[in-house]
Amino acid sequence: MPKTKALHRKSYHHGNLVEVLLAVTIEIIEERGVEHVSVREAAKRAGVSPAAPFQHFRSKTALLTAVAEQAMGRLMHAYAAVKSNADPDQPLAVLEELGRRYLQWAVAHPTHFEIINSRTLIDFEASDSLRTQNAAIRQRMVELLTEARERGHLIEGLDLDYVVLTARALVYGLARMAIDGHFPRWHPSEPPPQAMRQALRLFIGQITVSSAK
Amino acid sequence: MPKTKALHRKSYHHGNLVEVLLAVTIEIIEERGVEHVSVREAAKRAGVSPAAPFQHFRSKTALLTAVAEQAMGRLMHAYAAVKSNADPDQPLAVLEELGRRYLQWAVAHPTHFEIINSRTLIDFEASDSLRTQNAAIRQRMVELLTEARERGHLIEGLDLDYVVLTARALVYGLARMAIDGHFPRWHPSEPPPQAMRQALRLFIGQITVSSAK
DNA sequence: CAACGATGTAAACACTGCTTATATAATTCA
DNA sequence: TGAATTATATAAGCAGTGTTTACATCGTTG
Repeated sequence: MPKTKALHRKSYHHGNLVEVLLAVTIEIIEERGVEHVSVREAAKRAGVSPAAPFQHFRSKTALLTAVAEQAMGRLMHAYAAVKSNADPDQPLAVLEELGRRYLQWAVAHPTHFEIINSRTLIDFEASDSLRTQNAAIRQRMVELLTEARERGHLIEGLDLDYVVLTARALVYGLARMAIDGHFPRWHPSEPPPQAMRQALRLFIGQITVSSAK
Repeated sequence: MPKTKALHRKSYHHGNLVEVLLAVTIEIIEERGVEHVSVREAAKRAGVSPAAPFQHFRSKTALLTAVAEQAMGRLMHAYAAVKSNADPDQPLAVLEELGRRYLQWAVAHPTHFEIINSRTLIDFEASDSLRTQNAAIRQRMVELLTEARERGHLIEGLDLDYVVLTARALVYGLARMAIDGHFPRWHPSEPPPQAMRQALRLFIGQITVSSAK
């Protein structure tokens, strides 16, 4: 049983290089964008030689993938709070709230959004964590829609797979457009702007039977 | 009045370096992805020194922006054929056809789609051509929706700006998901797969008054 | 305390975008 | 036509990148 590692700097060994590397990498991304990350710069900020990061990450891609995993974890955490905030008897309202949260989170942390959804900077398929958490989100949506159908809130004749697909595409597209500056300026800590809410509202409203609420 | 430039190779001057650079850049993108483009490689393929491209493009970004302009031109060309293919008395059908064409084009030429929509590899704002053509597409959508409203095809209470936004976000998201491999494999020369068509259909159907068609 | 594995370094290789000074060809003008 | 100018290419080099290799140092454990 190894003793607890003390964080004594100034020693030859860093102590917690991995965590620090992830932190400074996010720092770089937030300062200069994902595409300007270099492992040399990360190493420098961690106070370590250019080759040191390669002891812990096989490649730059591996480093960025680890950052993505951490970001995805935070998204899941933000999601966990949704259920307590919406009426569980209105699954479609929960679904809408889910979409709003995603948009708010994506625009408040475009850095994390970008890296999670990148298939060129990270190796999504190689990460069990990313794949399973992504599948969990989809599963959650299917469950909400299924419950809505059982309660008679959903109009008939819908293929749930297509609905999920449309919802995801819509929200993803909205997030991208927001980040790329297609919306009037507003502070990201506020709820998503009217336009995005309306687009979501439009979609949810259209799959809801008119009698339900 | 300069004489017509003959394409005699083997001379010191290349003759039509600009066009050839655009061509080989697209070649590289299609072979190894947008992010692996290097102007040195492009220069090599054009049979020219590494510094030569900088006589015609101030930076790598400028080169890629020129590629994007060319790609956007092709998209507009593909769009031009839509009107002849759909019933002008059914503007919403035309809009849907527009969406289908965009999806088909995007997935058949992911390279072009990617570079047109990138705000990191190219300088979108600096290109008059890109901005005006992008605005033209939006304008076309607004016109179609306005005509649909005048004909009574559109349900009431819709803000056209939001509808356009939703439509664009949806189509963009679908294209991205398709390119990122969220759909079962199919050959890009075929029409978009069932899932994408259904998502589009769902959206268009939901903004159409039930009496129309 | 000797051995060892984990973790760091230094140095180098093959790339990259881009700049500067220079050479050559094509075009314009006297 | 011949000279001057302009357009277009080159060579050489700077600073920065991802990654590998050989070696140094430390913490832990037999």
